[in-house]
Amino acid sequence: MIADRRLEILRAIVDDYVATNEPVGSKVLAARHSLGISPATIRNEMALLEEEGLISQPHTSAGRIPTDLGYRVFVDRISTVKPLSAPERRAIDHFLEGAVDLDDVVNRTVRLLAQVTKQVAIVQYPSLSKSAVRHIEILPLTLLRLMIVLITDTGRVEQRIVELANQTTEANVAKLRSQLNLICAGEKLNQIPNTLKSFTEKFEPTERTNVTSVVNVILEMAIERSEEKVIVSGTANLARIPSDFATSFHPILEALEEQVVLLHLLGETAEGTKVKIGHEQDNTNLQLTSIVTSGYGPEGERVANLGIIGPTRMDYSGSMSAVSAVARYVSRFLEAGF
Amino acid sequence: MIADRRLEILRAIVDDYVATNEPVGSKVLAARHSLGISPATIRNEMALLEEEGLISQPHTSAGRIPTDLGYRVFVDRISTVKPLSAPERRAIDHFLEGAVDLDDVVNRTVRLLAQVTKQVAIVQYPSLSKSAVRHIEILPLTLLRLMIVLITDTGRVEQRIVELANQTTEANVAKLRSQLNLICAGEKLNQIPNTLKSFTEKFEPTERTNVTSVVNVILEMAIERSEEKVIVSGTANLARIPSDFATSFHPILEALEEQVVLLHLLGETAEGTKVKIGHEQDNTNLQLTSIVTSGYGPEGERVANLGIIGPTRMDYSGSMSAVSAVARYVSRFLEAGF
DNA sequence: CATTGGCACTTAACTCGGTCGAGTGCCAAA
DNA sequence: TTTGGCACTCGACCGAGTTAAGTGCCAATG
Repeated sequence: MIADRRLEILRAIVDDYVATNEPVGSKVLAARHSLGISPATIRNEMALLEEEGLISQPHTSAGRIPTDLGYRVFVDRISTVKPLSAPERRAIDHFLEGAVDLDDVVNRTVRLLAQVTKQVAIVQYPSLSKSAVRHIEILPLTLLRLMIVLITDTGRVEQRIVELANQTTEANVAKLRSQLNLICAGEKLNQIPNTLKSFTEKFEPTERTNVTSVVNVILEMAIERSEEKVIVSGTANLARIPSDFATSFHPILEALEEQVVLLHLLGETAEGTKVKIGHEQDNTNLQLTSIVTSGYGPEGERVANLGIIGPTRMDYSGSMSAVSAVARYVSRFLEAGF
Repeated sequence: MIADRRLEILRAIVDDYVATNEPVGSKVLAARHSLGISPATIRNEMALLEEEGLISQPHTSAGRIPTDLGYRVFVDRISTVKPLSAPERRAIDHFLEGAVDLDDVVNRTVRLLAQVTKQVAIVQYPSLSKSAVRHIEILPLTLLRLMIVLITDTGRVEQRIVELANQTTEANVAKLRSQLNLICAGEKLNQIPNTLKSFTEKFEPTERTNVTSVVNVILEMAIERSEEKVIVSGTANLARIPSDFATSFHPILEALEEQVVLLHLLGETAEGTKVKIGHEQDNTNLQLTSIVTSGYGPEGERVANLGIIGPTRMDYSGSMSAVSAVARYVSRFLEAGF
């Protein structure tokens, strides 16, 4: 069990280091915070903190900086919820007013998050597999070509073209459409393969080839492709403090361009706000960064994640407050439906 | 009129500088290229080139580097079309095989372009105003809520929700849908306001409120919102050669996040491949960069632009070849329709 | 008269030694 | 247990000197 005073010193170190980006020594620490103890005492405590692996010195004659583990302890045991500033509050309370479709919502959200936290923001589209079919539309474009539009209850709209082997008629299309909707509407997307298993059998052999094509495309939409989708904003914020990443921009930018990496980063969708610090996540390109995420979506069934990513040396309290406030607001907005 | 030999020297300077990123002096120039003249002569010519503003020295005791104007002359008068390498050719000839919808096409294109040129790639979605309506679909979600889906001949699909003041019926929706399609199908989107001008008048007063809501939303989709849309890939490439931008990442990344800036950058859609070098474009954040763009879309009616953006010190021949090859291929693909 | 080799000059980049200062660990005293 | 004192460490900074690349100019040359 770590003594309270030692934690207090850790907090002071984290605060100062986050603010100044410079290793913090015992003297300035005593001066800046009124801890009521002398630099010498602080030095003793620091030695212990270092022994526990919570802080380290870049070189012998420098001050201390928190380690990843130090930040972890800070986040878990010390940091308090920092109330957002009035303008931030206000921005978050209104940024979705007048949003026009899901794209719009996601775009506004990612922008806002980047702006408020001054970090790189990531927002995942509502997961397809957790959404349900609201409607399937089939439009004949030509006699041999249909467009399938899939609309989910989370507002996502996916479309796909399908080429037919045989000509079809408006009547056939209408029939197919109503049958499909009858069966699929309300079904979760990951149930669709099941639902459609013996669907083709209901049709005349002559129609089957076409119906099969359509069904296959729908299955593809439901399962295979781009199941998840992520957008990023605020990469410019990475460059704000050149000192932080200096050397290694390239790998970070690279990671941010890989959907797969980002999805992995966001992790499983779950309640609450989570923090991953430095080495705690396994992408070697990102071990100088921390990630703060939160699930969002209707109460009890979070459909996706959003979050921010920044240097391990970040304002965790502020970021966590912002992320969870935004997640809460988006959830409410989606719940109200649109 | 500039002597041929002097141009030859300019070419050599540009080539060397692009390759090494170091100011090039008379001696290495004579050594590396077999120009058949001595360093002293080269020095004389260089002095003239500098007088003409095509090259400059970072400081007195350094070699020369091309100015923006120098690159301009290089591009206009010297550079030859550099044939793409076999693997590049192959990549470009197949990257759209199996593309599944417009999003897919645009995404694959921007990725490929970034990969081939090793620069930041930008692709604009086919301009809405230059597209024509293929189909307008109206789906009743609830009794008071419709989803309008607008599909263009360029493959773009936009959707929007509309809230109704009065309850409606399936029959009314069907009627509205067919009327709308009758009038709008085939119309260019920027003509839609005109086309729909007196559309509401055909309806019973009781229906008018609802019809007006729907029409308004369609007008919004056609004109107001996100008329143009752009996506970017390969920002990581900016960081590849740290020396180039060293100081000024921030402003460039910032510019790349602004749709408006990017659209302005791509400029008017037109035939052929265009190059803008450094100060030739007016965004102060980007005056260390050059942009290579090309229109794409069906022959004779280019519907959008694509291009790359990189340091002024770039391989212009290669970039231009790649950009125009990709544009050609995408155009052909879109023309084949899908 | 264009070209060339030679030469004096300029200047950024690099190296090296010395100094400075922030910070530490340890120890003895309170 | 805390504290002041002290010797020690080590990166950051500074200034001088050296090096190397490159230039401009000029006189000689074919």
